[in-house]
Amino acid sequence: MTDSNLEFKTDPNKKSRADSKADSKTHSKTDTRIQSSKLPKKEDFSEWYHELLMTAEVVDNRYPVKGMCVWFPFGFAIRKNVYGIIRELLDPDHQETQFPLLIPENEFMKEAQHIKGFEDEVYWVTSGGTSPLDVKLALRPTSETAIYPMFKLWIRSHADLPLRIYQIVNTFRYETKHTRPLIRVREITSFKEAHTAHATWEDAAAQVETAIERYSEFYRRLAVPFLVSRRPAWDKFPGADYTIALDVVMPDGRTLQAGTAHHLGSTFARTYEITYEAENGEQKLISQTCYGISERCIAALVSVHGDERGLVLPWEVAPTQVVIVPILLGDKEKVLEVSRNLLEKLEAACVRARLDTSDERPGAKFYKWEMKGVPIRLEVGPRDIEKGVVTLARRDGVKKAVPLKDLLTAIACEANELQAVLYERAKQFRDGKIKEVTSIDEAIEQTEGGVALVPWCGNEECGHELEDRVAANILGEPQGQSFPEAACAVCGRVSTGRTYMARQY
RNA sequence: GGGGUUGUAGGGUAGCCUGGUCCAUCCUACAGCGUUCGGGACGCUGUGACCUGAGUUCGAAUCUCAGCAACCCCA
Repeated sequence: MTDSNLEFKTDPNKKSRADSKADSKTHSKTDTRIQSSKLPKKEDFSEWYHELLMTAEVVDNRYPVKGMCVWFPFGFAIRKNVYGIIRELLDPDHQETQFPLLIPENEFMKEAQHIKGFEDEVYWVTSGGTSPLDVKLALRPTSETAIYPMFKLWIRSHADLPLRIYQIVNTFRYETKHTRPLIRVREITSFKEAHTAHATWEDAAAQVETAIERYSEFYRRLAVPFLVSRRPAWDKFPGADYTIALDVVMPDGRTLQAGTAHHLGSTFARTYEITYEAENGEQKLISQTCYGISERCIAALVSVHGDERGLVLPWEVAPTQVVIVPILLGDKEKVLEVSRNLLEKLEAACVRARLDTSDERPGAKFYKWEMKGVPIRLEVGPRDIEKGVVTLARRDGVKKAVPLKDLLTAIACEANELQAVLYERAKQFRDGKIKEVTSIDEAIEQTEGGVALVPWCGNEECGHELEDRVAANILGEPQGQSFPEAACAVCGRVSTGRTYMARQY
């Protein structure tokens, strides 16, 4: 749509049909390229991202309140499938629950560190109808202060521990910075927050590890590679002992925090007086963790895999996994019959399939379903039927003829391969965006379009200086890796410490 | 936090500088009918817009102010 000029220039309307046909044969490659570039180049990430969300019908940002979007039904179907994976990963040892949206001011204001982190971002409900409220009510920016007073009531003895719950809810933050659909929003519509209570600090630490493992598995299933790092002290969750975060490298090299896990120690337990009776009869404070993922995971999914033709969705989360496009030539009834049988067969095998019998030309349908990220397209035409095959086209461009009788196996196989290709491609991109540097100047250059791995002694003053001079954020110490000794980019002190630095969303 | 740009049919735009020519241009989308269908078909007929409010003016899409919203850049 943005390229209407281009399209206009190459518009075949003005030619006779015979001419345009001949023309399309001769210049088919060029034409396809020009006509298909509906979206801006992915290099213009911001523009591409916004248009993709609209054109592919993920979210509609025309809702007239700043920072609040509407999920299109199609986008919501993606969300449903993605969150289905989270539920599947948490359900074995977590219980899903739901707490109220409103938090009374007195509960919200109890934990000083926590308030400090959120007070500027809280929406307040101050009246009910025309009467002012005696106790103001906060719209949860996150639910610690709603949940923990209840934990106090629920947890009595060591037998109640560990307690692991989660909820998927909306939360509100009055963001003052520039809002972006799915990335920086004032209503987080899909905040999956888990809260756990444990007998000891060590148990809670182990739970943080587990959480990171689950999140890693989650992103692996979305074929989205990430970085894991331990946030610096000044950037941890307000009230936490420490924070481990997952960051996804976006196409422009900036990073998106796409998951966090916090060790809360006994900070909240102390504030909310959450104790349990130990086996020896002693009353002890619990240790807690919380960890969250929001719709930013959809932003990451869409951004990492998408291309100029639209979404590219992994098999598992695609609302439509297979689309059948009938090529209505010759014996149309026969083509339709074969297509319908195919659809039944796929549905019987629990594939989310659909048959596109709309009145568009096949080419138009191809583009449409590519925009929607459908992993596999099947073309059924007279030529295929004659040979007893269907033409299978994968969203990454692979196209082949598959015998009808082997179809289900072939589809399963192609779906797996697509997953592997997406992951590998994304991993290579991510790795290409990370570079080890030794100096501040190098870090400045690297963070212009990527992630820098910088030697850092770990000292907080050096950290702030790094952030100031590089004009990028410290993501923190990479987890699960060790490094040789190197001189801190600021003070020159030798240590094995490293930190990722990047410009963050 | 600071700076900038912008708001015209569902989407993208022309018109704005220099007020009247505009019951607003073009592309796309959408609806109906017909012909079509192996990578964005065509014909005909239709549908649909000046962000909100105040102001200046004989007259505002156009100028001024405020609000709301969107986008970009910097910290």
